Amino acid sequence: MDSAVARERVLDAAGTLFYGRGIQSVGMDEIRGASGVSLKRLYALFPAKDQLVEAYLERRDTLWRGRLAEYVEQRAEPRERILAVFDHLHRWFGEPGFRGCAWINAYGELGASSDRVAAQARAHKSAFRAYLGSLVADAGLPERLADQLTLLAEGAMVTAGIFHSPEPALQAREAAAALLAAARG
Amino acid sequence: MDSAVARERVLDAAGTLFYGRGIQSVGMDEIRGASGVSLKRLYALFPAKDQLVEAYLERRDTLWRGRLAEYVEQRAEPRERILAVFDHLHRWFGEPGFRGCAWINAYGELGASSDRVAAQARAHKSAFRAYLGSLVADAGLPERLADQLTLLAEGAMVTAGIFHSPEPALQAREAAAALLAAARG
DNA sequence: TTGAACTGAGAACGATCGTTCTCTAGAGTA
DNA sequence: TACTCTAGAGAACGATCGTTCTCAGTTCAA
Repeated sequence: MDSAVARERVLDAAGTLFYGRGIQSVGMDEIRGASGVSLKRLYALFPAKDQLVEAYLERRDTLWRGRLAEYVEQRAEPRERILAVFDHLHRWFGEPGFRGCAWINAYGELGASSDRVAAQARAHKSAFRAYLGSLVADAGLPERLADQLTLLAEGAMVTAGIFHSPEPALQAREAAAALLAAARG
Repeated sequence: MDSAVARERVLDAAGTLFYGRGIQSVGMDEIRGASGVSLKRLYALFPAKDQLVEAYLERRDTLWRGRLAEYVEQRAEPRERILAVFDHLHRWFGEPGFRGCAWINAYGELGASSDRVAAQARAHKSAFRAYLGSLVADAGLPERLADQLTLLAEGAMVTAGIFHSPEPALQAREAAAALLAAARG
């Protein structure tokens, strides 16, 4: 098996397991079993669990933000693009296996004991906030609105995760629309 | 030492340690050391770590919601009382040792593996949402607003926790005020 | 064909941690 | 004083888990 393929399989397995059950409750041996990659090879690719965790969060960040942007790009009108973020959240919340935001969960689990995990959570959230900022700027709206919309989105992620319900996305979208309307002046 | 006193000391120590470092990274022996209560006694009071975790979350729920209500009660005007929730968050976020919402963190850490923890997170968040609902009803505002304000508050807690900054409370307060103004009609 | 290098399976190691057990010292009582 | 009961200190136990090691099988070059 190609080394790149093995790496991919490990990251796939780790992604599913870490996200679905939490990082600390998944052992390296379980990742070996799920990926079909031997422990020896696994440790050759990722010399320690920390590094696999880091790679998991990094890859998920790329995928997650890529999917969001891909969805938003389908809309042309600037305000529609902002609301599309919440439509995307709604779609995501309804997916089978949804269990909240991976970075919020990882931060809750390891943020206090791992600077790397805490930094990755901050980086991901900063990137999300920056993306919303760009959408808000494109719509010619005040930057302060981006912070407010970010909070709505984060609140929706947390609440949808804890209650296993997609509804918070609709509530957040409605609030976002109200804030947009108010900002219109 | 009185049994009630020992229980209190254990809960104090567990509260500080669990909140500050996460539940799984704190061992029973460390709680013994911090509380000064022997392992034997500790296990007589809480037969398993799960039960101590449960007691920790339960007690914190009482204290946390009590403090919030106490702060809000100082205001008389219904809309002021709603905004006071965000002022209270701002005060909380600025406290030394603040590390986000204990239930969001506990859910991220153990929600997937412990039904009890997941249920306690849901119960706490439901109670918070219900409290906001009562404030919104007292102000004669539509119930839907309570959901939206809840999301702002949750988003502020998450963001303040990850970035160690009290500012999200101010942003959430501003958004809340805008939503209130828009709802005024 | 032979031997060297690599690989996978899984045993082994060492640390951590939840939980229980042992032993000892002291308090209370006849 | 002698006996019993309790409680604390901390050793011990058993499970889990990250990481490394062993060994047997396989590939591949000469």
